[in-house]
Amino acid sequence: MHHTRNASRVNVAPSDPGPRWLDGDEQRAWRALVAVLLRLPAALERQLQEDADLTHFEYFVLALLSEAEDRTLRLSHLAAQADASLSRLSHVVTRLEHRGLVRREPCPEERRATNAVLTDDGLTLVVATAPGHVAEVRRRVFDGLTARDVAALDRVCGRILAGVDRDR
Amino acid sequence: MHHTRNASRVNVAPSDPGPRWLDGDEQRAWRALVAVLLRLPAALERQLQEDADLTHFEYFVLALLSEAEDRTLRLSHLAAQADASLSRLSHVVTRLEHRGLVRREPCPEERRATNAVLTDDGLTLVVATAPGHVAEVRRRVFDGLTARDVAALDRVCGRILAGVDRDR
DNA sequence: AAAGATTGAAGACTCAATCTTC
DNA sequence: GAAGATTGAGTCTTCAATCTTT
Repeated sequence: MHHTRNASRVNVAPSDPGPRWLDGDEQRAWRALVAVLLRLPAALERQLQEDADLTHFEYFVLALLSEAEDRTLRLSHLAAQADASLSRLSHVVTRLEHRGLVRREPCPEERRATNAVLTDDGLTLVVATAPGHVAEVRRRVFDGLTARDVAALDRVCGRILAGVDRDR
Repeated sequence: MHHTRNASRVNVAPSDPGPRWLDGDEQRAWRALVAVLLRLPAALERQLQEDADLTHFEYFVLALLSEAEDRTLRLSHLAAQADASLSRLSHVVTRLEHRGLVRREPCPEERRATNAVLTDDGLTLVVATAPGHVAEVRRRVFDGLTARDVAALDRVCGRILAGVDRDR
């Protein structure tokens, strides 16, 4: 039917069956949200990749470790905090280990568990990388937002997360 | 799955050097946004994967084609609308082609260009998949939002996109 | 059996190189 | 040379299988 050039259209126009699934305002908002989902991560990724040769996820893992007690966390805890599978985390830690940014240690009190420890080099890298990353976040996201926008963003994200978590 | 603490903390606490880069409200909002960035795509991905064995991106490509004139678009246009590299798109179209959902055709008026055409099977799949996908979007995102929230989401996403686009 | 973790293979994306047409 | 597109190599993520400890 119509050939809107909306990158994020959800309804299928050709045989749009009966009732609209999302109303006009919702469709607009959804398109915008999809675009953010698509492009903001890519922008952050780019900066970290160039500045520190790190994935956003790798940076995130290092940052979590840098804030942990003794710069140490069990892999399973790290995975939970980073919203990742244990498998993914294990692969990532292996990479970071090969770069000397993280070290594995058997966990003293649970012999099944493994701790990831941020090395001095790892800490140095995070400390060196954080300002640029935060500046990027500020430039890309918060510089364009009013205090009211920030409050709205927080509220709306909270509600979306509630929806994502529902029955899982 | 309760995410106890700041899964999305940005500042590096241990040696947080001097001035805060983001104020408290911004940090809260940022954490929430990162969580959405991490988990909403995963949720949508899951549903599409189970229902139609499609990536969200593949679904997106099929949906764009279904809305295009003659269910046909040049790969470069498709790439632009989907915010993807031509390379990525080419790979995806190859996969979809192997599944019989899309067909490649040389573009009549530009002999450099290639058109992607949605096949009947492809259209059938999109039409069959769309309702479930939209329902998922509704359940995960919009059911928890008021009309005011939707307006705020649209506004804030627009401003973030402006930031993402700046100097690129 | 469940929890913590690791590994290898398969799938998807990026990047660079390449080819053709403009 | 630039635009449109394709391809292969390398990288990251997922999935299933496996192993050890509880």
